[in-house]
Amino acid sequence: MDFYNKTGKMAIGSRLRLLTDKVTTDAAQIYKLYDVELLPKWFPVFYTLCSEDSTITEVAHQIGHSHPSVSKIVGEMLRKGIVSEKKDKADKRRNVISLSKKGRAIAAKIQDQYTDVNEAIEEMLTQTTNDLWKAIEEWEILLDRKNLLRRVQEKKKNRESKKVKIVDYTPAYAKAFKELNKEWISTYFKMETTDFKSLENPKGYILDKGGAILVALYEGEPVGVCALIKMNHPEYSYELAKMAVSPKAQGKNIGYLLGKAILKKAKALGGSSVYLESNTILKPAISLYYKLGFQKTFGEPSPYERCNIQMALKLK
Amino acid sequence: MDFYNKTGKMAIGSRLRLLTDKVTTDAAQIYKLYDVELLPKWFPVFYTLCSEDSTITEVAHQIGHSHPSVSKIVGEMLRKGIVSEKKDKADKRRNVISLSKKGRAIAAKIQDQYTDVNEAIEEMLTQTTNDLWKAIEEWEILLDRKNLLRRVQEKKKNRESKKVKIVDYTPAYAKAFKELNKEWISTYFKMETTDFKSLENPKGYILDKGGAILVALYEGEPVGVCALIKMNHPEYSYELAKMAVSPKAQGKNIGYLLGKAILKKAKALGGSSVYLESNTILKPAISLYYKLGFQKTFGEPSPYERCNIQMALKLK
DNA sequence: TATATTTACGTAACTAGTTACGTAATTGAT
DNA sequence: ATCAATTACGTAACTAGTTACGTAAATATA
Repeated sequence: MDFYNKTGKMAIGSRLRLLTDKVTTDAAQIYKLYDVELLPKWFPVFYTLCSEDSTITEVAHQIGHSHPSVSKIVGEMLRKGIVSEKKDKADKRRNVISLSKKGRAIAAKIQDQYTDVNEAIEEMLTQTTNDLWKAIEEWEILLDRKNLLRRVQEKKKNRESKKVKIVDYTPAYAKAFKELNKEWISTYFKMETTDFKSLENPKGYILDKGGAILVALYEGEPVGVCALIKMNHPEYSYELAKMAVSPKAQGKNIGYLLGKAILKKAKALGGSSVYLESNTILKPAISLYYKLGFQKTFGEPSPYERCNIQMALKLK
Repeated sequence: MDFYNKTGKMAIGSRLRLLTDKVTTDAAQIYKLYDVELLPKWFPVFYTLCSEDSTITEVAHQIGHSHPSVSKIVGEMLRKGIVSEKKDKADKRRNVISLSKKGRAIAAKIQDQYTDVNEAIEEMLTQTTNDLWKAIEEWEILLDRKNLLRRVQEKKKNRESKKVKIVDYTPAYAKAFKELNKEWISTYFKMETTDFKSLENPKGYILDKGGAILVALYEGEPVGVCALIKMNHPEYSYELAKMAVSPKAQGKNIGYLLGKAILKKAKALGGSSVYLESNTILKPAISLYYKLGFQKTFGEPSPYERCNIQMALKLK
C-alpha cells in the first residue's frame, strides 16, 4: 500500500481496517479446510464458552464486543445446535449459555486448526522485525490510558498556544477589554455598576492606581484579557480580575498563558500575593485557578453580588 | 484485552478489528474539533483527489477499496458540494472526479489537523517498543506474497505428513492396493485388461519380477500406494506405476512422501533411472512428478491407452 | 415500603464496508 | 468488420459489527 506511506499516519485507521480485512477474508476457508462448522465471527464467543458457561453480558465483556453482538451470535449458534441457553433461576434476567454436545465435539475437532493457525501466524511474526501482536497490545494499553481524541487535542493546544502572544494593554485594546468581559459577565450574571466603571475607564480604575492589564493576541487579534488591581490589604498585594477569553478562541490554552503572565507581572511589580473572587458555576475558570496554584480562602467582603468563592496565591 | 492473550494468535483478526474500532471511534470528533466538514471515511478518497483528479476506479485502486465503496463516498461528497464529476470525453465510461472550490478550501483547512494527528500518532509510536505502523506494512507485504490460507495449509500438510508412515507391501494391503487404484482409474479413464491383471495379482506381476510396492499409512489406515516395476530396457531400470492416494487423504503430502520413498527404494534395489507414463489431464500428478525431479521424455510405446506423457528421472 | 436506579438482554435501525450483477463503452482477435 | 472479452461504474443485497431504545428483574435509597 504505497498510498499509506504518502498519506501519513492520519490514515492509520483506514490502513488497519484493510489489514483486518486481509487477515479475515481467508478465515472462512480455513474453517472449511478443517471441516469445522463454525463461522469465524463466532470464534471469540465460542472460545469463552469452551472454558466456562457464561451469560450474554459476561461474554460480551470478555471479548470486548457489545452485548447485542453476542446476543445475535448466540442466536445463530443456538439455531445450529452448538450451544444451549438456560435462564438463571436466582436471577431471571440472566441467560446462561453453555456448549451443547455438538459444541463440545467441535471444540475437540478445532484443536488441530488452532495449532496450525497459531504456528502460521507465529511464523509470520518471526519473519518481521516489528512484532504486530505485541504492537497491538501496546496500542491497546496506550489508548486505554488516553484516547486518540485527547492526544490530538493536546497537540492542537500545544501548537496553537505557540501562536498566542501576551502583550501589555494599550488604549487600542480598550474595546476588546470591554467587550470580552461584557460577553461572559452578561451570559452568566448581570453587569453591575462596578463593572461598568472599570470596563469603561480601565486607565483611571486600574492602571493609574498601580495595576496592570495584559492582552492575549491570537494571529494579531485580541482574544483574551486579564487585569491586576492594586489592593490596600495587609495580606494581599493584587487582585486578579476581569479575566476573559473569547469563546471562539477556547481550547488554545489562552487562559493558562494569560494567568501565568499576570502572575509574573504581579511579581515583577513587587507583589507578594494575589487574591481573586469568582463563582463556582464557572467551573473551567475555577479549575484554571487551581491549576495556576490558587487555593480557597475566606473572609473578604466582595463588592460583587456574583462572588461566592475567594481564592489566593502566595508568589514565591 | 486479557482475553486475546489466552486465545492465542487465532483471534488476531478479531483483535485487529477491535483496535481498528478504538482508533476510528474518535475520528469523527477529531474532524469536528477542527471544524472540518469531512466524514472520516471520506478521507482516503479526499486525500487522493487532493493531489490529482481521478476516476472512481483509479481512486478505488489507489486506496485499496472496492469501486462501489468509492462510488458511494463520491456520491455523498457530491451532495455536500465537496467534489464535482465530469464524464471523460475520450472515454464516456470514465467518471472523472475533482475537488470543488469548497473541497479545496477544506484541503487548506485540514492541514493543521493533519499535522496534529500525525504528531499524536508518532508520539504513540515512539512510546512503544514494537512499531505498529511498520508492523502493519510488514504484514501487508507478507500477506501479499502468501495469504494466510496458504500459510495455514502448509502448516496442516506439515503436521499431517508427520503422521504418515510408508511401509513395505504385505498381502494384508492387497485390497487397498486394488481399490485405491481402481478408484482413480475409473473416475478419469476406464479400467484396462493390464490393470486388472496387475491389481489382482501384484505378487505375480510386480514383486516376483523384481519390483516393489510401498503403502502409505495414515493413522494406521492404508491411504496411498505406489509400485515399482522392473523394466527390461537399456535405459530405464524401473517403472513407477500404480500410484494412488485416497481423495480423503489429500493435502497431507502423501503423494510426495510416497514418491520420495519409492525413488529411494529404486536406488536401494540398484536402479539407475526410473520411468513413468501418465496423462496430462492428471495435473496434480504431473506437477508432483516434476517436483520429484522427473523430466519429459519420448519414444516408448505404452500398453495403456490413457498414456499421453512419458517422464524419466536419473537416480544420483 | 415505595420509588428510583441499575442491570440483563432482546429488537430495531444504522454504518462502513463488501460481493453480485447489469449495462454501456472500449479494446482485442480473427 | 464483426463478435467476444474487458473495463468503468452504478445499484442492490449482504455482512459484521454498532448505537438506541424498551422491558423486566434486581438493587439501592429515602
